[in-house]
Amino acid sequence: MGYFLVKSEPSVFSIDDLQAKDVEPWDGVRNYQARNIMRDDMKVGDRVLFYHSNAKPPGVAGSCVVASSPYADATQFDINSNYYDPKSSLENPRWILVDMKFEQKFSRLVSLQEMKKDSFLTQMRLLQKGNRLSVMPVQKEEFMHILTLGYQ
DNA sequence: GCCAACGTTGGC
DNA sequence: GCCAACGTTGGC
Repeated sequence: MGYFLVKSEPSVFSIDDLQAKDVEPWDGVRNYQARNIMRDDMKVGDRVLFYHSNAKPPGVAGSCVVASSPYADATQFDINSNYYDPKSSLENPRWILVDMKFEQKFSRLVSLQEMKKDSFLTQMRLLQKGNRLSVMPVQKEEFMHILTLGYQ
């Protein structure tokens, strides 16, 4: 089983929005590294931390589960979408996603500030300087530690 | 609002 | 292939 973290701006799509939808395509990712992780590494049932970026405060708000195999992001073909990509084509789609299914909202936010101070989490990719990836793997031990913090 | 740290684009 | 210009991310 794989463990991951995805970022979303809560003003755009929050953990509460995912809870309301239950299952949602993780669309709008327009970074090749992030796409490759969804396409190549994520499997149905893998567990994912839901991180609120550009939030006050930023931090992990809950968890979700990979709920589909990879498939083409429909927004790349939608001329009215912010995520429209004129260089993509139906025959050879550039952007690939998976569905995410809501699992749980934490009883409290595990803030970025708190994670930075946590000696168990110093290796986390999320916490490395300058990291902007919106989809990334996390270690199982890190994942479980953050879950524990989220339910304190 | 600022700006560091990227990633992408396009001229050459 | 290089790299300057530009755009984006995301914490602060």
